[in-house]
Amino acid sequence: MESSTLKKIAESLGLSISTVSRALKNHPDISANTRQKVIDLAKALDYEPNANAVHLRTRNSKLLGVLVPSISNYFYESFISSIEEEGRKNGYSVLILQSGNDPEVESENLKLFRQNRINGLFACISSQTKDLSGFAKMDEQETPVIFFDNVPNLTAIHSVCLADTQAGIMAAEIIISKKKSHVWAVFGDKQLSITQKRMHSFLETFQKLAPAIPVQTLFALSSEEARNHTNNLLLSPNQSDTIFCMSDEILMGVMKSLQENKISTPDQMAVIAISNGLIPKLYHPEITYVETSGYKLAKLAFVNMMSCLSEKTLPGETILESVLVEGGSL
Amino acid sequence: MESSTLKKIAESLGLSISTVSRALKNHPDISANTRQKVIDLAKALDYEPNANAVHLRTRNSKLLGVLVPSISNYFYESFISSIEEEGRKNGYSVLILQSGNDPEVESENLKLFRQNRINGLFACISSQTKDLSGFAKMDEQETPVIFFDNVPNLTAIHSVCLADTQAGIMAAEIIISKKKSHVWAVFGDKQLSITQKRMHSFLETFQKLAPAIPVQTLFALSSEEARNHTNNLLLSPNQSDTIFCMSDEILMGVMKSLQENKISTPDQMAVIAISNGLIPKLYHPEITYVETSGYKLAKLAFVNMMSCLSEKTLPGETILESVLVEGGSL
DNA sequence: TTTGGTTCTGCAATCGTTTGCGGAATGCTT
DNA sequence: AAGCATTCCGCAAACGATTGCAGAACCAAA
Repeated sequence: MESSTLKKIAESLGLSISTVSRALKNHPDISANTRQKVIDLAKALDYEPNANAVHLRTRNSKLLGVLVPSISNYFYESFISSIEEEGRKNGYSVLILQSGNDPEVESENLKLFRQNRINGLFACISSQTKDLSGFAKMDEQETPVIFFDNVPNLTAIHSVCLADTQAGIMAAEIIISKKKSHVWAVFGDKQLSITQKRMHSFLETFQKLAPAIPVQTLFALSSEEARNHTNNLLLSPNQSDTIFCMSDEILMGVMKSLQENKISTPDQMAVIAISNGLIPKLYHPEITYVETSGYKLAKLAFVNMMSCLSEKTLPGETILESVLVEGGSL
Repeated sequence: MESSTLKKIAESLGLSISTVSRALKNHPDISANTRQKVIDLAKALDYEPNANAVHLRTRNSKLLGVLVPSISNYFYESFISSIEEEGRKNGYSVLILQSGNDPEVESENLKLFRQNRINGLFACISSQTKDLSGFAKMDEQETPVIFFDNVPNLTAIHSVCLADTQAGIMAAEIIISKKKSHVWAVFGDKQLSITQKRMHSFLETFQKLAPAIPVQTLFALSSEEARNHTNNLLLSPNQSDTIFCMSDEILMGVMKSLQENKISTPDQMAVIAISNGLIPKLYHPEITYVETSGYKLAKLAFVNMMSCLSEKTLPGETILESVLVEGGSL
């Protein structure tokens, strides 16, 4: 069965389309009598307004876009989940597109967003992205873009970020306060803004507060790589009593290695991470971590989006404070 | 800047809208000369067709819906991710809505899908869902629905499922083949079709093949509950040498308990799970599991959707074979 | 000059809504 | 009976695209 339209309802009731339309939205011009008849028939016919027609006519898609490198990642996932939730409460649908860290796909996705005339976009750019013209076009169309997590190196944009700098400092401080003597610090992709911020503040804190503690930094692009690095380190001459993991992915690899080598936490090796919260709770003792909540970040991003859309304010850069969650691994 | 339209291009070129439209889609009626002029200007103006207008006119939204209880779940996530990927390749966008296991929200979501005139829907119903009328309406509008994972108890629907029955059998068989003597089997929500299938086949296999092995079944609605159950069991008089976990969530709780109690795997306790694959690889030794790949399931679902849309065939029920992935936990 | 065939372009209807404006009908005052 | 509000409703344009059909312009052949 073809879906019903205002026209059909109007015809079977001998009314005009406009009257039907108004009746359905409680316009005061329409008598209670007529209104009721219209409502009844609409219900009987399962009338559902055609969103495309409405959006076209009102020039408002009631659609929000989310651009992420990948959906399958606990952090993005919780971010998206939260945006979808808030969006629905506020009458928005959410279109999610993933770039797979491929700038080509990313710009194709932006095109799709533009074609769908989304009202606003939440974007975490891929680590490879150099060309920001796609985002500039969104701006020209007056579509607010709120960057999150990995953000381009520009001022004059809206962004919500975890307090990466603070998180790095926090992690360093607690390691120092526990009188640890040697640290291995494992970071992710150097290209990412978050890596840079976390690493810089982490190392700087050590230099300032405890220059005597040797910190050995290394980089891993995947869980597997982190695991291998750790395995190698454990065989090397200069041992350590603490490992810092910049992300969940790295934490997974490091823990795998520790388990394989039967190294117990925290007595043989202390572990601390920056994490979204799921993974650290899988181990016993639970891993101590500085929290980076995609969920909370999304709430913040959403509030900012709403205020962009109502043109009340220009949020600029917002930062979500970090929280230390103590497990027993340090 | 307002986005440009066919009309604007037509006016500045002194052409009609139809000519511009045709030029942009390489219609043979348009001369190479005119076509080039149009294309150039369109590019200069960053013309992007208004998807709403196109969809309205062509009566085709090029939109696919995905309905899940929650996005933040590794299984759904990988399913969605895969659908989005395939969708984009085929010119479809994907609208994702989560029900939070609330039938009210679920039916609101279905309404949204209908209003957006999606071309097809992938749905995993919530465990609470009793009223299927929302789905029936989709049917009336000739929108194919492909159920996955937790599916309603009906024939005459399209569905793609993991081979739950087979997975249960497989897990049981391998436990038996390893000469285990006592099994604890932890299942999830009894309401879910997958729980029922997995449990039934698991228990039946033991009855048939090894009635002498005592199998103690228990149920946990969350990871935390699974952990508590396991803790209690470990204190109880009737001990076991094997634990079967019906899902990742349960596995997480069980492993937590084993770690807390310093029970080593597989010597003190063998562990086997049905899983999507991420969690089992976090431990050492890695957990042996029967694979339930959201990724593969989605590929299958997508193919079925395409064939529904082209009305070639009526896929009915499709089942994805299980695979045993051996870790070292059994 | 007429006929016929190409090649190119425009008219106008249509998809399903929303909404400003004007007009008919009714009742109530004087 | 005339004047004037109210109350209720419909006309028609607009949103931005697609597409069947017809018509203009041109050249070549008869």
